[in-house]
Amino acid sequence: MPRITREDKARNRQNIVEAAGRMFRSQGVDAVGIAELMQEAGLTHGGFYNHFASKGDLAAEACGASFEASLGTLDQALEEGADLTGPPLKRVVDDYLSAAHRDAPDGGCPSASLVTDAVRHSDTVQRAYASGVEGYLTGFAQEFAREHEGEITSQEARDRAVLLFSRLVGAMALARAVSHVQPELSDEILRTCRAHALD
Amino acid sequence: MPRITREDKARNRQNIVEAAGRMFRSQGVDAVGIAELMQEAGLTHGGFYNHFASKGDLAAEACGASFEASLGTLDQALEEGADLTGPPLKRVVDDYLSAAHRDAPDGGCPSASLVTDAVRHSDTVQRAYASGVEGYLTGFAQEFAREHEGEITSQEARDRAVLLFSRLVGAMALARAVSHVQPELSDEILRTCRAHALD
DNA sequence: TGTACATCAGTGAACGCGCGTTCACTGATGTAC
DNA sequence: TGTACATCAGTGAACGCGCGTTCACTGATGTAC
Repeated sequence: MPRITREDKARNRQNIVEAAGRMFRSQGVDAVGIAELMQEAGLTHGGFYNHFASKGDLAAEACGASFEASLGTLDQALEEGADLTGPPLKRVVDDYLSAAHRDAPDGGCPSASLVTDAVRHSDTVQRAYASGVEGYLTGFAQEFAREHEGEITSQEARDRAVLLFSRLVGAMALARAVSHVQPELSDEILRTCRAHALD
Repeated sequence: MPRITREDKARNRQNIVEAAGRMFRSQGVDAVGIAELMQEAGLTHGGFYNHFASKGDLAAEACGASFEASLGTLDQALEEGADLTGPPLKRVVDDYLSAAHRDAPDGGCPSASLVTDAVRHSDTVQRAYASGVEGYLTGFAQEFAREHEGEITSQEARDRAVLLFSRLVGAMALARAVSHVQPELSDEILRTCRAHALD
């Protein structure tokens, strides 16, 4: 059946990155095997090294791609803010701290799902992670500045972004950690932070 | 040289649990091998199964023991509150969000270091983790109630505990994740949350 | 446009390594008399 | 209290498995004329 079109190869590569992005977020990088990953991408494991030099290289690229997608969704949600009722930040927080987001870490915010993974991998992975976190903080800070224009300094907006994001990531990570054995506690964490995250 | 005194066996077992508690917190459960672990405890790998049925069993016990130690330290810090200047919660938060705590995850709060690990292991591990988290929340809620006696309901105290703890865990996990590649960002997260965590 | 050849993406068997776990062995401890 | 024997914690070699990675092979694509 091989060899394949150039476009097919590009599509395959993208499928691998996307499968990795989902699987790494839901299971952690180390828990996902190359064979399993390639199967998810519709290929067999042998071809992996036609696309990436190592699993570590893929981890870095998948981390970056996951953040890019997540940040895109965030910006979109913040921009369509004016159209709907309620301040955009409130809606973003409600989405972030939803049971749906907790129960679907693949496709969700990589900051929360990879928060302890990043440090255990290469510098490239760590840089991708850190730059994604910075992206979230910048996005939130801009939105704080917009919603409180004239009322707060840009430093205050930045501080609020750091405070909010720390809470979002902590609440989501904790809610996930206890969700199977203490579902009520998991719900309580999300509910409480949803109600007061922007106080 | 074997066989060994009963007290020696008990001491060895405790050494294994303590070594595991430290190593699991700083490297993650899966990244620590039995051989490495037993060496840290001053033994060789073969004897491991004289103490534990499996690595998973040790993980659960080590998780529980780490939380017990951490919660002991927390209670102690809260109780000696009256003696020193400033409210105890403020000092606990400052300690929690210190660079020292960030740079020494072994010996630190397991909620932060194991937050994404717990879910990837057995129910026993998850229960130990969840019960540790509940311990932190209860401790913080009691202290909020004490410091604001008559001013807030016990529900409000509980809510504040959840909000505070989510922020502490999120800030510490994020600060650790970015500390090697973005040390200034890591410091900023800790500094900002230290200044405003109790607002 | 058509033809001949080189390229190279995908396949699946195989390699090598590390890890959790098992096992035969040792010899000091614990116990029974 | 002393003696003889059973127990069993620790040792380190070995097992088995899974994983990341390599490799020979295939055959359709890409290219050169």
